[in-house]
Amino acid sequence: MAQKVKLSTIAETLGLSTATISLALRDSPLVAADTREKIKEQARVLGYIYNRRAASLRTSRSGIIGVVVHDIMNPFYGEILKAIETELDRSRHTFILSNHYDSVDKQRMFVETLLQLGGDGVIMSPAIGTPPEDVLLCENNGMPAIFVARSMEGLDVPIYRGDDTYGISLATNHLIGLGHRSIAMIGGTDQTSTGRDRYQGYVNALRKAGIEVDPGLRIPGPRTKQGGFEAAVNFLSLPQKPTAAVCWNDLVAIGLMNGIARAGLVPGQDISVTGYDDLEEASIATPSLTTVWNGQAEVGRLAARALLDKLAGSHEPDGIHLIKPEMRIRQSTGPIRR
Amino acid sequence: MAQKVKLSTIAETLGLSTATISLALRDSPLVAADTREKIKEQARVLGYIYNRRAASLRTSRSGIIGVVVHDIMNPFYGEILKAIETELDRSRHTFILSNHYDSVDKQRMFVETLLQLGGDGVIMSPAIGTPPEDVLLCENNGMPAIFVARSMEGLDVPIYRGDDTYGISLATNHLIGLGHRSIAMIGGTDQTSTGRDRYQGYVNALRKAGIEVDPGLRIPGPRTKQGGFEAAVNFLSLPQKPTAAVCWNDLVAIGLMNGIARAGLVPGQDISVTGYDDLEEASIATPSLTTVWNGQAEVGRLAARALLDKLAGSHEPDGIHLIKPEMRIRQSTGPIRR
DNA sequence: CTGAAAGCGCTTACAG
DNA sequence: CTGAAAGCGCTTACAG
Repeated sequence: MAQKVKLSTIAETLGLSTATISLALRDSPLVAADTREKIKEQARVLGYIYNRRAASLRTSRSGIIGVVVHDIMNPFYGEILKAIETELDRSRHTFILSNHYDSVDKQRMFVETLLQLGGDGVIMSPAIGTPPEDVLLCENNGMPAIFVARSMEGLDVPIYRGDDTYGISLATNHLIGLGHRSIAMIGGTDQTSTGRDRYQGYVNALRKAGIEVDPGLRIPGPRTKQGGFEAAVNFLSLPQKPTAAVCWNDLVAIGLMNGIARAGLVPGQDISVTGYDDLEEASIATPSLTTVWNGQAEVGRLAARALLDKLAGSHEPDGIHLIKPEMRIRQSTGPIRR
Repeated sequence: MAQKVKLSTIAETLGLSTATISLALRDSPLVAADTREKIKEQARVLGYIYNRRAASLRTSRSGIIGVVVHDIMNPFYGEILKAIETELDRSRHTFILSNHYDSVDKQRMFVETLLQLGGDGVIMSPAIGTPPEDVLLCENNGMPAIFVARSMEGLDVPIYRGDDTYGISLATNHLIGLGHRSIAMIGGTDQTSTGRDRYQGYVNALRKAGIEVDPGLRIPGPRTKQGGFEAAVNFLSLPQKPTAAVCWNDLVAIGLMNGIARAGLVPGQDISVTGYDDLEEASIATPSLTTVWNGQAEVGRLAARALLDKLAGSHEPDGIHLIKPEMRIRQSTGPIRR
């Protein structure tokens, strides 16, 4: 490749100083309009590429924002990411993405890399077991963090997520309203705030309806289609013979419905199933999935907005911001059959 | 936050020079072992964060690799990305991800950002209509490119993808072998190399079996579940009454099966459906999907490997590297019903 | 409106 | 085995 074109190359060919070139390319009004145009044209002709590393070394602003979640292939996070991307694109920030797969080590490596690159901020859905120090590491090095989808105790970090306790109680109440009394809860774990909140919402709804809570009806497991699919066997062999299942999320629900269908039963008729999240896919599942809208796009958009505002110097309150979930009733739930 | 810790901070507190610190932290054998340990310990104590921008400004190596594909939320790309991530993690590279959604502009903006950050290389699945200049821009600035999943004419860029013509003929032959004669092709577009290759493979297989090719049996459309779902109506109202459908990919196939099921027909019995890709999801669909394994993980792994080798100075041949697809027969296809 | 000069935090010959 | 010094390519006071 040819000799690298830098500010000084443009400066020399035009008989100007690098200071003027630098200002002109960033549209400073200090530079005369025609000088500015001449400079921009020359930059184009020479194929100049702005060196952000050099600039950021000088300004200590990189324009880089990190995002780390459990798994970007999970459409729940995918929908959050898409909203973040849209928001960051608009403000010409670059975003660097990583999965942590709930490995605290992998998450820490990502955070360190981001600090080394001079990241301006980070949006994270913290891995299970994240030590507060790992988040403080960001804050103490001038890189503010925002949480999405998951909370962590004892930290003053703004967090954006759905109101899980309320949301899951919507689903449970819906099933109770259809006459179901033996309702299982499928998928998920107690190791995340989300997990505890969702289980609590389910328990609350049952208690309120005067239904005894049977721990045997809780089948924890992976939060994936595969997880739901595999849970079907356990679910169908439960001695309590539940007539309905509240699933951790849409993926588990769709997997469970597939498993139920394999066993020759018809989800939505023989067994009622609710999901959670209202993924794009929920409405085209067969049967279409009754679920709870969890506002992924809102979560992503608001979190990105909040971070950008913070970087721009605004001091809005930290703390938790809950998106209020809404019921979406479709074909996967129906009245109990006697 | 406290005063920033840099090499010179460590140097001063230890009474050494920054050169020695720099060497020690990178495990240079030039530094005495005990000095090195002392330095590393001090770096830890002070909470030193390596400034990659400064280093990369000096060395002109950033450790950053860009990856840009149509849509990371599409599990087909997701599976490729996961393999790339695994490979890059191993060599301690940072990867920056972006969707282009087949917008040439968005793709170019990403490439420019990557160049500004001093990216070492880029792995791309080029957007429809990508001008060769946009790829040459990378190469001419010392940032080699590797293609995955899609080819582009007239460029000497290494490309890794499945053999689409062969793969789709496997699926078509499978259906012909089951007695089907009226076989539709659902989803996709002729605007990508993949699209043209797949249609060709379908046409080839039909011709070879002496079946006349009916252009009316080709229903192009989005390569998504939603696309397949919506295509079901058109498919079922085709005057030719096809008994089978070769789908562009697994997503289209699953969507189509959902649509067929909604219409009261049983996919795999009334209508045979094949997918393409063999996503993780294919085997848990209901019915489980007969499809063609397309080696996403291989594509990602090999492409990342090739790029890393190239960066390490090896000069392996450019050109196309085809992964050979394999048939996966499951429950969504069956003998024709008379 | 434009220029000369310092400095961001590293690494790398080179010297000792 | 360790140090002094230059330089990577920008931006930013400051001067004129």
